[in-house]
Amino acid sequence: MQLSEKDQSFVYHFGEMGSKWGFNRTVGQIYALLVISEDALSANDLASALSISRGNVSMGMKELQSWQLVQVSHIPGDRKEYYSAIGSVWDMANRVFQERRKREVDPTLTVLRNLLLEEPKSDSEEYAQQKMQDIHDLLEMLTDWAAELQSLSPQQLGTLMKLGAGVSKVLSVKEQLFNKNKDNS
Amino acid sequence: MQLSEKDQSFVYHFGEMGSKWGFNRTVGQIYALLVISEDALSANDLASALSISRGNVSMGMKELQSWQLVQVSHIPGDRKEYYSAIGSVWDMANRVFQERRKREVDPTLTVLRNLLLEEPKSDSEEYAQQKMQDIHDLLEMLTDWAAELQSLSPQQLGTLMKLGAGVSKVLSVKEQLFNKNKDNS
DNA sequence: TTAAACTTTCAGAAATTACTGAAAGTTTGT
DNA sequence: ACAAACTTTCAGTAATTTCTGAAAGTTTAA
Repeated sequence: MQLSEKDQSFVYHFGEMGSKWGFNRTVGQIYALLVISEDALSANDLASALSISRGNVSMGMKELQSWQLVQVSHIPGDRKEYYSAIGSVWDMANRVFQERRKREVDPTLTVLRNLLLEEPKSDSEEYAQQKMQDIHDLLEMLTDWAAELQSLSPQQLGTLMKLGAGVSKVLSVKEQLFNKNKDNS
Repeated sequence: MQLSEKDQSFVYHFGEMGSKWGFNRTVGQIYALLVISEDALSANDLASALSISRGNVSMGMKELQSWQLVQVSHIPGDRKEYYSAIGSVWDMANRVFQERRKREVDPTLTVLRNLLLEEPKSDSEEYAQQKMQDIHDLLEMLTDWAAELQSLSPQQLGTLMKLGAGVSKVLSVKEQLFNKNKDNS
């Protein structure tokens, strides 16, 4: 398989970027190629298009499957497996966020919670502990909120984001609402 | 310098995590140590506490300075430079987000914009281009929104996040507001 | 049961990234 | 101008990560 120049730019760039988003260059390239390919591709297609070994493709697909980013399908009369990217671009972003949270943030929260169980024994430990608490609280808030956002429909999310500068305006509205409710209760 | 067991857990764990957040293990450890140290530390303090070479500390500090995460200070009568972490945990998170956006998302947007300038020449190019467009739009929306959030005060941000499940409720209120305004104009 | 057509695994090699420590550079005081 | 007290740089080395390709494993069909 031969890539067009445009596809190559895209695929190579996402290889570089992919490595910053939690998987390595090759895995990034495989995924990029699957995303822009209308038809599902076989492992051999991927290996030849990207000039990498068959074994490397196999390992890459395993990784992408663990991120739940790809789908396997079959063509009748053909024994090969065919791969394609799963879902919309939104779905993809959600998956990546979720997976990164699970792999990076959750273990940190666990470590922090354990450290925070012990009482500080000196002023400097007190200071350190306070910082750990701050980081814990921040991470917890961010993950809770991210989960919240993921429960919204893409439609709602779109509305929320397009709101842009309006967020603070809406916040003040919320404030009024909240107070009104308080009076009522 | 000798680290307490608790500090060690924290520092080592953040070494591992730091490497997922854009800098390497050692840089992560240096930063973690600075965050939980009430007093500023010299390069030698850092080298001995983490058992790394003096040269490595120097390179690490350069990196942290490029992220604008640390501050240099001096003690009268002492020629050494003393380092400390800058700002609150919120500030730190902001810096990291901002810097990662600049290093990872912005270059991707540039590449995508260039690729999107050309007209697709076939159906499969059409499909690929549409995917690139979707990714572009998503990234642009996310970065615009992130910038928006960063312009809010920590106070407002806190309110927004604590809102949690309430976000969708607020959204519908916003909808009503918006419609009312439309009627008025 | 054999073989063809595939996929997966994994030991060793290649590529990349990080680290050390000696040398060079800088600043300050005398 | 010199030297002491520091910091930075960078060539070479060490550690880590990624990749290859041959061998082992799996599935299907006859």
